[in-house]
Amino acid sequence: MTRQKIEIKKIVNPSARQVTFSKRRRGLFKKAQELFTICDVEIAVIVFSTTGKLFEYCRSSVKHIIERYHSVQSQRAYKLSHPYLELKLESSTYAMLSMEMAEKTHELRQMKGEDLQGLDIEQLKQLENALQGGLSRVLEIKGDRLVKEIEALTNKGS
Amino acid sequence: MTRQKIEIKKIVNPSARQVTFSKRRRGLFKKAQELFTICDVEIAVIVFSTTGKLFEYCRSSVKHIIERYHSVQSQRAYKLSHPYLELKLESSTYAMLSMEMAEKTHELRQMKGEDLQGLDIEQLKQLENALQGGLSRVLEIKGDRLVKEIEALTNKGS
DNA sequence: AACTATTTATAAGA
DNA sequence: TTCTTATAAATAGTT
Repeated sequence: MTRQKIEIKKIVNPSARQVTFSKRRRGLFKKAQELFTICDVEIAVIVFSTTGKLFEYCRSSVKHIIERYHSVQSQRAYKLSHPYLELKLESSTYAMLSMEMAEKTHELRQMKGEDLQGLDIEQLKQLENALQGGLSRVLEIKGDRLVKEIEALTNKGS
Repeated sequence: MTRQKIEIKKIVNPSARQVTFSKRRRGLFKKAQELFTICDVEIAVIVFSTTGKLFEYCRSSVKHIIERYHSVQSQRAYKLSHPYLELKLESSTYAMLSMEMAEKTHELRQMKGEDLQGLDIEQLKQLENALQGGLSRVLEIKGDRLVKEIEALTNKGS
């Protein structure tokens, strides 16, 4: 597409393909992100690379989207050929779990510094404290690990 | 992006949003198609519009991708925290949601500094980075809020 | 739906 | 992997 126009066909050289995959995957996820934001849609992009590694971009949880997808498919199947299929899935428990899930996802996003606009000073302070707490604990454990590694090396050396 | 740069935020006007959705959906699917062809990946893009309509682009069948996705997720959940969970639950969407829930809960606990014993140095570093990122974002927002409060007070006073 | 002025994505190179 | 940059591709606003 640039410097030189390329033909849309498989890149045979594995390392060149990897580089292009990395670039284009980013581009694709960015476009997905923009579509999500601008058009207010639910979206999931799932990619398995040649090496079998999973990459995903999703808004509103891949599971939710997949669930809706299944639902649409079963309705299609229902209309097409299985008029007697029961659709009564464990809806109420499922719905509750979904809500819980949404809450957890949101909390997690906030801990990662996203979706903060709605919070007031007090909530921000609480979040800050939680993060500080988590961080000091992580640093503590990391310190222990490093000490142990050094000890192990020292023992070997002596 | 053209004629004039736009801000990436929700388009409020429904018909304008519909037009943009249609254009960008095509663009996204085309990019997905190119990625599929050039990099030889398996890919699924699933979009639900605001009106609940399903659009999908997929190579190697969405079903296959979703199956692989489920498999990866349950392996993750299995490794992370639920060694005794039976994988036969995979078939039930409820069970899958439960597993995702467990995963999120665990991730959240780790961000709060709990359940860190099983992590290696690399994982601890990643966690540290995530926490640092979240923290700086929170501090940034908190700073903004404080500045606004002071401005509000100053305006009142004058 | 089409058109285009611009912005964005990206292939090749460093 | 990351950055740079020349160019191809996508698209916002217009018709």
